[in-house]
Amino acid sequence: MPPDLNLRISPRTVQRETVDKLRLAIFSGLFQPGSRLIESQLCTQLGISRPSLREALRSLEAERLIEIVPNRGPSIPSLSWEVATAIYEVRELLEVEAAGRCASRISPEQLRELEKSLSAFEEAASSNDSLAQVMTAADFYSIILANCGNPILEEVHRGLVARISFFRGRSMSLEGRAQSSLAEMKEIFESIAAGDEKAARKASKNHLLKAKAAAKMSMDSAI
Amino acid sequence: MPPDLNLRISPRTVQRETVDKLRLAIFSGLFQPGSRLIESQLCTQLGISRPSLREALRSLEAERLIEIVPNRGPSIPSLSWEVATAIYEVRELLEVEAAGRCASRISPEQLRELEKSLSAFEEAASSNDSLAQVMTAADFYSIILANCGNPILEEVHRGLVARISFFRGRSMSLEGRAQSSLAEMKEIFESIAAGDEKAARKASKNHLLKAKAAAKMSMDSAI
DNA sequence: GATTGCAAGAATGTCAGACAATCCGCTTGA
DNA sequence: TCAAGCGGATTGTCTGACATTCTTGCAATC
Repeated sequence: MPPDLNLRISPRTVQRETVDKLRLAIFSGLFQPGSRLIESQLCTQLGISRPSLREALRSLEAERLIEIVPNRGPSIPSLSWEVATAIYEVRELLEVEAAGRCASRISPEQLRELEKSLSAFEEAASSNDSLAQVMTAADFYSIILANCGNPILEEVHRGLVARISFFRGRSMSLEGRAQSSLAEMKEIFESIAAGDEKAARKASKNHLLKAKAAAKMSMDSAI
Repeated sequence: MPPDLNLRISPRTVQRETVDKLRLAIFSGLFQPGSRLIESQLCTQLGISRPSLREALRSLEAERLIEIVPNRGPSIPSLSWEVATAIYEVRELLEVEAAGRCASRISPEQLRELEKSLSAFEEAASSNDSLAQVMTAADFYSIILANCGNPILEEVHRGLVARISFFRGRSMSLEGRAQSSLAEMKEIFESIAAGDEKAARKASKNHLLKAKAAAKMSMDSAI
């Protein structure tokens, strides 16, 4: 019996929430890559009708979180290493730029937020909860991206990170990855706090490089 | 792994075409920014049912080509200059990178294609058909992006360019813009043809800068 | 025994129609 | 003049239906 994803009994279910529910389900790895999503099943699980579900699926398809092939229906795409690499490269391009800009423009109050999120990650890193690690790390990045002064940069970045969220739990689970990730993130934070744009870029680039390597390692071992 | 022999020409997949039709209509400026799209009207115009139309609209919403506000329905977003600037900045980031990579990896045959598209733009530039100018220029970029070795870079770039397609006709119409654009593109081409990565980046950056300035000018005069 | 062919079942693509909820503009009343 | 309220227009969502297209299991064949 499939799990019931309809967590609310509220009278009116807004379609937007449905998309979010599905997205979250995908993020948390509830579906295996390559597995198909059966519309009728999802309908009963989410408690919505097929037309509404299909609208939600089209949104997710446009975000590249699912694939829909004609007459076969939606499925979770299995990310090849080539595509994952390409995503990491573009992500690097964006994130390095964002870190650099952030260093020279972040407000003291947002800086405190950034520090707070770093602490949250530190706590998660010392646990074994890789989902918490991924979530808190995502918070950290999103604060940086939100303060880079370019909303499009933020938006595109979020879209890309979403597509590789599947690995991120895995690679975080690698022996010692969370701890070294923490060290790299601390360096990013210090650079931003010091307002050192160049150092922030460098630290960010270094972090991405390591994260990519960890992702590759976890992917290889998963085969 | 054997090659995919599933060559069948799709007999009837009309749904996909619907999105494309709508997208094209938006690109060609058929709808004014800020104007609302009435579902029932679009249904009859496109000859499809409301559920199918709404699926298509969700796709376009995810691509940010339309906005859908709850209980008000879809409309063409009016691009603020802030957002347009942000898009140009990210586009610069991506396009400069792509031009650089392209310079060191494009094949002779693709280089010929690039030259051909440059000629096509040259012809369009000497006419007054700004739509043709925009289309041929888009071809030029897309060849560069397609040969940068990173499909994600290409994908993201396409998405961003789509969102500012509305200006591009306007800014191309500025006195002399098409001609100076041609000169800048020639320089990009020459750098790529010479395999000079650094020059390609520089030329690309210069081109984007000018394009952005032209866009701003056309936007200011539009008010 | 392995492969092919076929038929039943499952799932998708699409539509029509319906109805409540919501928004917008206009009239009406204070 | 301005506010309240009313009616039409539009969206959000559902049910149910049906043709088309996969998928799968079984039987027939080599």
